[in-house]
Amino acid sequence: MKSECKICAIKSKAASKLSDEEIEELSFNCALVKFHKGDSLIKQGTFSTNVAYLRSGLAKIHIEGPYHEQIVRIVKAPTYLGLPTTFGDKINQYSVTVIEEAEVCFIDINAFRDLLNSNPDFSYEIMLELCSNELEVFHRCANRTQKQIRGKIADVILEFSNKIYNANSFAMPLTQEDIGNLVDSSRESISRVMTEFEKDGIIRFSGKKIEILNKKTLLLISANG
Amino acid sequence: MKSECKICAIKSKAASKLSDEEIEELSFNCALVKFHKGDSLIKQGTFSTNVAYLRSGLAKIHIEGPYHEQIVRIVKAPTYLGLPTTFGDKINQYSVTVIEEAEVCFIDINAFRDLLNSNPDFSYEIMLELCSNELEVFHRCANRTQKQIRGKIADVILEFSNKIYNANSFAMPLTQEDIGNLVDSSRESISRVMTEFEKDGIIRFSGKKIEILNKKTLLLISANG
DNA sequence: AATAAATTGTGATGTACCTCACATTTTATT
DNA sequence: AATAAAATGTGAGGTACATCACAATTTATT
Repeated sequence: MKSECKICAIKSKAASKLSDEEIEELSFNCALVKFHKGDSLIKQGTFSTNVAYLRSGLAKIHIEGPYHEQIVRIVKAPTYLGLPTTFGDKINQYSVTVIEEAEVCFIDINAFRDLLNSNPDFSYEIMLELCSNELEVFHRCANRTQKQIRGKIADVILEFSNKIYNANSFAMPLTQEDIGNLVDSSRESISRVMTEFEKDGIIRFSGKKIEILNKKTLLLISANG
Repeated sequence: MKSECKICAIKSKAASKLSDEEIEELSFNCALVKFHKGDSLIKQGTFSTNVAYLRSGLAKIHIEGPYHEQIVRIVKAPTYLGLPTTFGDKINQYSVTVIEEAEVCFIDINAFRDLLNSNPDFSYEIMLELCSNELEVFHRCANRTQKQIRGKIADVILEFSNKIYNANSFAMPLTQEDIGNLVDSSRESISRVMTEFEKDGIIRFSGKKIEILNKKTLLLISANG
C-alpha cells in the first residue's frame, strides 16, 4: 500500500471509516498529484471519471456565470471534489482551481462507487459532507445578496481568518478581482473598502498580507451590512 | 402496510430501490400529513428527529437572511426535505413552507438512517439528490447575483413554466414579495417589470394567473441580463 | 537587474434599483 | 355582503455601487 494513503485515512473523516483492505484497494486506484497556484483541478464542461480528493492546500470552486466567473466556495483540505460528476452525467459542472499549493488524489469513479456501496459508514460521511456543503452555499448566498459591500468583505476576511488560517494575520491567496467574484462586486469597490478599513484602523494590509487589528468592529460590520 | 407507501415507492426514485419489507418497515415509522398553502413544514432553528418526504405539492425552502427572508429553492414533489438535519445536529437549518397543497410523510430519522445503512442503492439515490441540489443552488446563485431584474424575473417565469408546471399558462403560487425574496429584489421592482413584460406583449397576467405569450423573447431576456 | 505583465489605487460620472408614499385592487374573515 | 387584511401598481427621489480611465505599484519572466 502506498504510505500516503494511510495518512489520508487518518486525516479524512470519511476515509477513517475505511478498513485496511479498502484503503489498500483504493491505493491502487488513485494517483497523487501536486498542483501549483493557478492550476486547474477540475474544469467545468469537461468529461471526468475521477473524484478528486484534496489532500492538502486550498482551492476555489467556481462556475461560469452569465457575465463573469463566480466563485461559489473556497475549499480547504481535506475534502472531496467533483462528487456531482460522479453521481451525474460525468460532465464537470464546476471548475476547481488551486489557490494555494495542493496535493490531490484522483480516485477512479468506480473504485469510489464500490466503496460507497460496500461501506455504509463511509457513504454516511460523504452524505454529511454534501449536506454541509449545501448549507454553506445557502448561507453564503444569503449573505452575498443581502449585505452591502463592507459587510461582504468583512465576511471574507473573517472567513479566512477563522475558518481557513486560524490566525489574525495571513496572506490572502485571492486577488481583489477574485474577492469581487466571490462576493459579487467590482474589483475597484473591493480596493476602496479595503483602504477604508485600513483608514478606520480595522485592518492593516500590504500586498497579499492582511492583519486584523480590530476583529470586534469587523464582526459588527459583518452583522450590520 | 399502508397503501400510500406502495404508491410512494413507485413515484420516488430513491424509494423505488426499497424492498417490500423495507417499505413495510418504513410504513410503520412514517405518518402522512396534509398541509395547506402557507403552512410550515420545517421551521429553521427548531429541533427535529424526522425527515420530511414531500409526497405531493410544492414548497419553498427559505432561510432567515441578515435583513429579510431569502428563498433559496422551490421544491416540487417528490423530494426529501430536511436531510441536513438528519445528518447534522438535529436543528433545522432552513425553513420549508408549503406554497401549494401538499402531502408530507414524516419519517423517523432512525428508520431513515437504517435504510441508508442497509440499502446502498437507496443511499446512492439520496446522494444523487443531494448533489443535484447543490448544483442547482450554485447556478441559482450565479444567476441571482449577476443578472439584472428583467433577466431574473424571466428566469423565474421560465422555471415555473418549464420545470414545475410544464405549461405556458399557470397560477403563480408566489406573491411578488416572494419572488423578490427569491431573486433578491424589491417587491416594487417585480411589479414594475411584470407590467413592463405585459406592455411588451411577452406575458399576460391578472391576479395569480400568468400566461407566456412570447417564450422566445423571455429566453432572450433571461440570457442577456 | 531589467522588462513585461498583472494587480491595485483613486477620481469622475452614470445608472439600476431601492425606498418611501399612497392609491388601488385582490383575497381573506366575520 | 360587509369589512378587514394582503397584495399590487406607480410616481418621485435618493444612493450604493458599477463602469471608465489612467496612474502607481507589485509580482512574474527573461
